[in-house]
Amino acid sequence: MSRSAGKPRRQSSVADRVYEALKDDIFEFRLIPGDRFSEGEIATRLAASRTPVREALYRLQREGHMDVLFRSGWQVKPLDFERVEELYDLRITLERAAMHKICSHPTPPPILRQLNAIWHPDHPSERAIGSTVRALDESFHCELVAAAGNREMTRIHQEITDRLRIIRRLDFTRPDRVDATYNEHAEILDAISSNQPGAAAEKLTAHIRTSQAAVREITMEKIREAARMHQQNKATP
Amino acid sequence: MSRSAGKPRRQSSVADRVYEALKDDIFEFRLIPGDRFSEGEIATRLAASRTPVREALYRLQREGHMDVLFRSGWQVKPLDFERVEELYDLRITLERAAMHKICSHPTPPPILRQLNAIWHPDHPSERAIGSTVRALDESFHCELVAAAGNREMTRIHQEITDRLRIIRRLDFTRPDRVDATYNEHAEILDAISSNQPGAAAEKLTAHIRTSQAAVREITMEKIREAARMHQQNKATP
DNA sequence: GATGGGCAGGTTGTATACAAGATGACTGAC
DNA sequence: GTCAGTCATCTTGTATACAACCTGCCCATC
Repeated sequence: MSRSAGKPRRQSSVADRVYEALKDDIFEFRLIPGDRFSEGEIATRLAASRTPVREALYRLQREGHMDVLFRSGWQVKPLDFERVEELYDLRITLERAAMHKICSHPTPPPILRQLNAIWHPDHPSERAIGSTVRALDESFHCELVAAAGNREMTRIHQEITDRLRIIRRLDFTRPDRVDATYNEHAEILDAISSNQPGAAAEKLTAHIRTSQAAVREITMEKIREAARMHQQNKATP
Repeated sequence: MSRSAGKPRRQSSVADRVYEALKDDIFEFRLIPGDRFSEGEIATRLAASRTPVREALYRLQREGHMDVLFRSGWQVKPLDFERVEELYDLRITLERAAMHKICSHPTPPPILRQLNAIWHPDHPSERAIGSTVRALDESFHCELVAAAGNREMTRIHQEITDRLRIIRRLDFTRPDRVDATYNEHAEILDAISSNQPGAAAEKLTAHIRTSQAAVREITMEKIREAARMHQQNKATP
């Protein structure tokens, strides 16, 4: 979620640009967890001064992507799998609460119609493919939480989503996972539509747990592969 | 929670000092929601340069205490009561989840004994009074969440606690509220001890809701009073 | 008197200079 | 060969200078 969203359109700042660039570097594995670098390096590479670079790095630090080592550089936070599990747990807690909140509203939120259109297509041929599914999946969960109507909860959930994106994106590289996602999302929407918050929460939990397990096994291999590529690039500059 | 906690003891930085000072100013109502000021003012007042002041302000902004107005100063975020309600809702969601997590552990967490000693005193005379109760109450809720064992959940809960502190502190100015707090905390601990997560969650929810309602009515008056004092100080410098 | 434009002052955003300290390689002694 | 100490280098933390631009006041004009 861009910080300028909703605002009168703050002109783009260098700090924002650096922030987005670094975040992209992390998400695209150009910066491997564990990589170390200095503010000066980044500043040179992105043609900026240290000041906006520092601002961007501190933002990323607060979001849990970076560590600052006192007077000895920055490090992309090593992937801590225990921490990831905890983020998943927290995510489940928030999304379960969202189910109950949505169902306790007097009228169902309008977003449900759009979500149904996406995840309950008239024909299977209308299903999205590839990286689009990843974006749709993310937006499905975010929209549901947002529909609960608690902006603070939505904000925290968004923060968690940002931090988990780096590994969730691996979930849709297998066709069977895409199929499962469609079926499970559809079931969750059905439960909400028939005002069964308990059932919706249970299905949601199972859905996230399944995805979590699938991602877990893929992640390790990807990390290793990325590290291998990285090492190669270093060896032959 | 100090950022240096757990680390090898990073020497205290100017930025940290400014951050704590500003946070105190907000919590102690020396900075009223809505107040505007510039980075230069703060830097002069706290005998620092603009750089660490900016870092502190951006931290406070991310935590929801400040707004930055593009090239026209900073503002203490006006108290948005809807936002406060949402924070309370989120807090309840997290603490309820903590109850279930605690009860699902094979062995009860050791912290329970300490909490029981505090909130289940052998004699009523051992009850704390005044501002101590506020600190104890805050730590009661934080410790319970921490006992659930999810560090991310604990971190978010701590953030919420920080943001709500400014108004929760008003809850213990009335003796009847102190009594109620003791009784309710004791009941919650009993429910946990007898492994009844559902009951614990319900009692906790009721406890927080009661406190929320009590605080709500006090807050309005305090804010008005503070604004009055503030105006007076401005009029007679 | 009301209104619009220009200007001065102030504010944040960015770049750069300097300070304090951590790191690691090198050198010398044993 | 090994280990300890020293020092150059590099890093972040902080201060300050400069740029871009927003705001509100003042004055001229209608």
